[in-house]
Amino acid sequence: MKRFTLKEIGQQLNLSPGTISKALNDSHEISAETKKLILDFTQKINYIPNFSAKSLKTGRSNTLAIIVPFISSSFFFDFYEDISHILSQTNYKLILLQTFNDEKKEKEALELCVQSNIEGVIISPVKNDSSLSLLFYMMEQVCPVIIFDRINHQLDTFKIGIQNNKVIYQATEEMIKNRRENIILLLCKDIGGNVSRIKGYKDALFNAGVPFKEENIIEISYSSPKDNIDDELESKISTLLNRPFAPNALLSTTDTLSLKVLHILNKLKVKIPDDMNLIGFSNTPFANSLNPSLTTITQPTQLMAEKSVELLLQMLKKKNKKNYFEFETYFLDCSIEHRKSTSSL
Amino acid sequence: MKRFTLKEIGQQLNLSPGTISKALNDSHEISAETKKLILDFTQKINYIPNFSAKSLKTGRSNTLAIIVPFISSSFFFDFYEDISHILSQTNYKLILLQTFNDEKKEKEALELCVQSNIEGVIISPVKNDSSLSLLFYMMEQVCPVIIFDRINHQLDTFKIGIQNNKVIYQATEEMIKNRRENIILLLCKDIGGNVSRIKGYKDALFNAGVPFKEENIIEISYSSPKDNIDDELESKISTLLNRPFAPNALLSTTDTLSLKVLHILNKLKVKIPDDMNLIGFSNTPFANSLNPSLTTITQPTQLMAEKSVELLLQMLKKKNKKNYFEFETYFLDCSIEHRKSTSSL
DNA sequence: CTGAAAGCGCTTACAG
DNA sequence: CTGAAAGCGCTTACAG
Repeated sequence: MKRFTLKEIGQQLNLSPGTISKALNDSHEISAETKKLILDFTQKINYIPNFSAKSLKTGRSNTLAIIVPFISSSFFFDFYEDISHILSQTNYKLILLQTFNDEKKEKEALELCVQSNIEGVIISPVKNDSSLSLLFYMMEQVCPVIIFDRINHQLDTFKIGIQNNKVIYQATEEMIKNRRENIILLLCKDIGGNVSRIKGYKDALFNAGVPFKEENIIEISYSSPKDNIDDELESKISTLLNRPFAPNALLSTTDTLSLKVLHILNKLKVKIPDDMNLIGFSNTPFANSLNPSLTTITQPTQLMAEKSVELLLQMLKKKNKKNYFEFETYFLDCSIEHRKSTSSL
Repeated sequence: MKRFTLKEIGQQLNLSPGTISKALNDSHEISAETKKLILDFTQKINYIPNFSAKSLKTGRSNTLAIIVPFISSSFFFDFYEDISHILSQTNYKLILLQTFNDEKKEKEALELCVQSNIEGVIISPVKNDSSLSLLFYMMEQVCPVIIFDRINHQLDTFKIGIQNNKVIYQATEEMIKNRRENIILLLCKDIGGNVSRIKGYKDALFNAGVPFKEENIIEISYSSPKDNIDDELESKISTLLNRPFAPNALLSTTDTLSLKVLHILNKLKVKIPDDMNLIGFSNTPFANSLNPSLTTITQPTQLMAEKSVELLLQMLKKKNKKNYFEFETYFLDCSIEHRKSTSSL
């Protein structure tokens, strides 16, 4: 077994390399007999084409990229799996890149895409203006870019995200209906969607006539699921619990925080749901097997993935038509999955 | 902003493309001043090289591949993350490919590696002889291959796996010491390591003088974590539970099965650990937050990842020396993490 | 220290 | 329907 080139195959079959190439690409220029001859032979020798040569010549790679902050975050993981599954039914391959919430790594990831002739990018960017000029350049000259999840980014393109304020409003409203009015809102610091989340929270309180307390908003600063924020989180929660009017509900707005806070509340012997209602933001499939099972806000991951791919493929089809698209931002609805960590008093 | 080629940069600076290339690769042939001139300019214009051209010319890609059955399985996920982290400290890039336990997909994945000039592969193969000739060809002519996890594969190379029989022996022994003698051993059908697992299980029973019962071994056939095996699993467990001498311990040997079985036992109102001790095979970080927290057999994932990369890099260094290596198989030790799903009677 | 030139393995416009 | 030839953007052995 040895690796053949088109030239060598041509020599073996007394045909030119160009003819072999055309046959393998099923060109209408080549006769059926010649095609069969060539295909039989290439199959026999298990011809494996040289991807770099093809890509260099054509400028195409048949590969899309998905760029996420952390693949270990279950939402991003699910999203990746969904994209991966959808693309497996097309001719496109997919590569996964992580930024670790680091602008430099993001730039490297995008440059890798340019280097590798990537044909389309789906990205949840590090910050609202991260890699802005590079992304703009890519949109103009390299390939279409779709932004998901962190849709406050300034690039003008299609964006797919969720109705943060709406779902936080619903969750808050539900807790109030359950007679839980002293609600902690737990946020990851400096995330684009926080403004919208706080708005949903405040609006729900306001409409129910519940006074807003500044101290009930906890922001934790971390950039990786592996950052050690447990102590800080525990101390902030303890402080609130030891106040005269201890909170009786907690709404956690990221995946990472939800699991940590459950663990901490268990450790602090806070009874869930009796003493504290808990709603997490999470896509973990284990929510059902947690102790107690966790009521979660679930993002419509699959829908987001489908829409992202759909829009990207649309843009790929019209690739040479500048200003062809009216870019839109899609806000999808989340749902609340009720489990044992919430109940009425 | 526009994409430059070396030729264009040469024109701008009145230098030849070759000189630009050498300067960017920090060749000793180029003077310090010229290098500075070129680097300043390429930085200014944000020169992004064409990867395909480089790869075509050199036959190298600076990229390694990891091929796993399912990235959604937490062991493979952790392993991938570890490999990814280790390689981020080198010059190598990493691509992730999944086989979904499908030999055809595995072949495609490996061919993609060949096409893309991948320089090394770390794989957990589908079956003991899957893609054997292709893997052999790759080892001979393309790049080194390391096998991990499913180390019964017939390819002659370095392999990194675990001491299945030893850890299953320990877990079984522990259960017996806890006076749990009627132990279900739960296996995924047709996995290479099962022989060794069953041996560990039987040996521990034998040495403790506990009679072996064929019916206590349950094999479930599935190839994906998403396969719907819940009903089958539930019915098989129910059957055993309804026997005159109901089992009082369960040892689950895969990640997927461990979480499912916990869920089913909870559903069947079996009290854990009182009525049933449960040890799972799992790397999930949530084991602590499960209901009840799950005693697990944990694979030394990071060690396995480190060893895999170490061996691969060693082989890469000596790439042109055939028969340079005495291939070995490494069997690493697992540990048992005790949590609330096990206790003595 | 710099440059000219060949060539990696494909594809494709063009010729016949 | 098939082939000859140019060229994608790099690298590198060789010349000077």
